[in-house]
Amino acid sequence: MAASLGLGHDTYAAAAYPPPPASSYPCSFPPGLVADNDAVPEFPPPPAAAFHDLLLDARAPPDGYYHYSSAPAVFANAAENEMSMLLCSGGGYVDGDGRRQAMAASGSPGNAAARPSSRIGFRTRSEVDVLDDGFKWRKYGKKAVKSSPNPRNYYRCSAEGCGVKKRVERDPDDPRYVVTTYDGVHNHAAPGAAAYLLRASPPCSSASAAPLLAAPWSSAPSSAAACCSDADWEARLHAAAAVAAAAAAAHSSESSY
DNA sequence: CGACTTTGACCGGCGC
DNA sequence: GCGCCGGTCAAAGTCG
Repeated sequence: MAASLGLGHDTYAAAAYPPPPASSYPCSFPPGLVADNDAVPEFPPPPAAAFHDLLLDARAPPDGYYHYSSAPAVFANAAENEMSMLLCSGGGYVDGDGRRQAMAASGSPGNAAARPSSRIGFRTRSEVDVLDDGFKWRKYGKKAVKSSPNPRNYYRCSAEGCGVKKRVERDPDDPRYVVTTYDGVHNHAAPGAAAYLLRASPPCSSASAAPLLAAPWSSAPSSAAACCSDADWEARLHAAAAVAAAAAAAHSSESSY
C-alpha cells in the first residue's frame, strides 16, 4: 500500500496530516472490526477508535480551503469485507501528483463559490461496483479517467431537491476495491437499507449527528452479535458507512460554515 | 409509460 | 492560446 491512498485521480494525501493523540479516541471499534495496519503503515491504528467519533472529527481548515480530518483514515475488516474511509471537507483535495485541486461543483467545476462543502471517500472491498447505502441513486455519467484503467461512474441522489453526488470507480491499484466518493449532504432520510441503522444513540458522539450515526455496534455487543450474519453484517457495514459519511459531512458543514 | 442507463458531446479549469 | 482532462448534459436506448 502506498503512502497515500489511491482514490483514482483524487488521491487523498493522508500522510500530510498526522493522527491525533490516542486520547482523541474515547470509544472502541465495533465487534468484528479491527484497524487495518497494512493499509496505511504511516497511520498506526488508534488503540480505541470510535468509528462514529472519527467520522465526526472533520473540521474546516484555518484557510477554509482544504484539509483532512484530524482522524484522516478509518480502516475496518469484517469477515470477507474490508472498508477504509477518508474524510475531506472544505472544498479541496490533492490529486495524484500532489497538486492541490479545487473542488468541482455542479455546473461550474472549480468554482469556489459554488463548490460543495464536503467530500468523503470510501474504499471498500467488494465484488459489486455499487454498494447499497440505502439511498436511491441515478447514474448520470461514465468517464474513462487517465489515472485509472477503470471507468469512473457518476451518480446523483434521485430524491427531489437533493443534490448529493457520488463517484464510483475501481481502485486502479487493486481492482478488488471499490472507491466511492460522496459529494454533499443528503437533505432527507435514507429511504432504504440504511434506515434500520437509525436507532439508539451511540455511546459517545455529538448530539447533532448522533441519530444518524447509530450503527449496529452502538448497541450492546451481545445483541449486535446475535443480529448479524455475515451477509447482514456486510450490508450493515456498507449502509453504516454511507449514513456515517452523510452525518460526518453534515457535522463538518455545521461546524465550519 | 415512467424511470433509469448509456454514451458522445460539450463546458470550464488548468498547465504549458 | 491551445490542448488535455474531469465533470456534466442530454438524447437515445433499455427495462420493468
